[in-house]
Amino acid sequence: MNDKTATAAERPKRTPTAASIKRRQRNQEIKRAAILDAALRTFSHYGLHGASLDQIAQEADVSKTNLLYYFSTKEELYVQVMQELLRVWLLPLSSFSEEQDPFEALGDYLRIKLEFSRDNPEESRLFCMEILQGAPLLLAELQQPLHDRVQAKVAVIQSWIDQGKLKPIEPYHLIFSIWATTQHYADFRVQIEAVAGRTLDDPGFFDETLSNLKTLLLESLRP
Amino acid sequence: MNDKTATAAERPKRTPTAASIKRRQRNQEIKRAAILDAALRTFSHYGLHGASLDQIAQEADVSKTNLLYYFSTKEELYVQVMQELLRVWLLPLSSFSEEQDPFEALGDYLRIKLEFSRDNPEESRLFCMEILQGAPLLLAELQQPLHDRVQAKVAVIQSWIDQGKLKPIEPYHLIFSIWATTQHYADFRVQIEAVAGRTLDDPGFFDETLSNLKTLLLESLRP
DNA sequence: TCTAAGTTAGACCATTTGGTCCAACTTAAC
DNA sequence: GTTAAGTTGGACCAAATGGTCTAACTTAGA
Repeated sequence: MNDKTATAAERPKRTPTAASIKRRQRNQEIKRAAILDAALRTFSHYGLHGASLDQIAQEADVSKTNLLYYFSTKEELYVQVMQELLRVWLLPLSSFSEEQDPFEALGDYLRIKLEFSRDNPEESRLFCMEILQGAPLLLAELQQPLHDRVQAKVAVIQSWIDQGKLKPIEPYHLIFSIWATTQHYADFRVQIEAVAGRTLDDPGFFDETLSNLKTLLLESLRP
Repeated sequence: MNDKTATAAERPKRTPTAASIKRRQRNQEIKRAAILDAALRTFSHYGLHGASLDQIAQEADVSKTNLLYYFSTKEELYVQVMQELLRVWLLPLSSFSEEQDPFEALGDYLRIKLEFSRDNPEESRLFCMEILQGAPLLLAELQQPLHDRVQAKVAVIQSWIDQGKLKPIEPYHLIFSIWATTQHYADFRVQIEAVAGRTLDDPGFFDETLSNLKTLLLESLRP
């Protein structure tokens, strides 16, 4: 009747084996990860607008066309980078609980955050940049989970205060202060280096920083 | 002999009066200031690459050509914005001295920095962005004056410690912590708002923040 | 009034860049 | 081997954008 359907029906079908599907998916994942990694580095250094697809493609060692085969637009690539970032970002927030000793728990949290800043400066910078610009992409996804997790931490800190284990303070500001100080050492790295001549990569400076931050932020809370 | 020189010689000279020169300069200054202001707003929101000259020109209510009459390239405009920013930025660092009571002096400094963050969020954001990207433009000019001023503050804090007025601490980290926390409330405004629901523009939140930061950062230093 | 000097804007240009198209190549089912 | 499906890259396109050119307009000295 209709030779379009006829040719379509005649066309021999190919059914890939389960093994080949898996192999292909695995290869795709590896390549996507490489591109995402290159994109993170490039975006965190030059920002969304400052980084070009050519640059990212070159950094990932693929052609621009190939990059666009895996991520169809620049925006999409950026969003995926940010989503992965957000996932990693919220991890350290899952630590302390009410039963722990507050000074041990908060000290650990401070250390984890500072280690995180030292080990993931790119993530830290990109996160900072995004928030600076009003978090056009992150905010919607960030708001709810962040708010909830912080709320939980606030409750824990408040309970420590109620039990008299901690001097009364507004828990929000303690959390903000921990974030602000630890991230500062990553994000303002060049300024720190200009003033102090050292960075967190120097183990001595890392220890000194951690110890000073513990003194400054936590000692004042002893009842 | 040469009609080029002849016509040049014949050309009547105009010698502007002192008053007209002054008037013209004054008008230029006003216009340049308006453009710089628009540029600050735009750059701080979208970054160097994210902000277009069209956008800035529109924000300043002049044509792009006219903007380029006053600042011959985008880079030049950006550099001038950053230079003005740097000047304003270093102002609060000129306050405390050895004779003052350390808690009063540091408390004042904390307040001044927090007020500055509240009143100049654009400057704060742009400064943050520039440092994040490695301060390609600012670093050379920032390094020396910043290092010197911080050095002076470090000396003052150290002398307070030596006099037993302050618990021993590495002065650098105290200064970094004050910067980090106060700037955080401006730069991470959207995050603060997402979590706490309020910003520094709310006077109640401002006072609460200042009081909490004073407790956190300064109480631990009482000998 | 006449016109040099200063100012302004619209048209235009060249480059960058996000993204498309198509042809070639690789893989693996038949 | 044959060929459908998946992958890759070079050529190309269209929009955005930094910057120039030119002509007109304004100001103010002569």
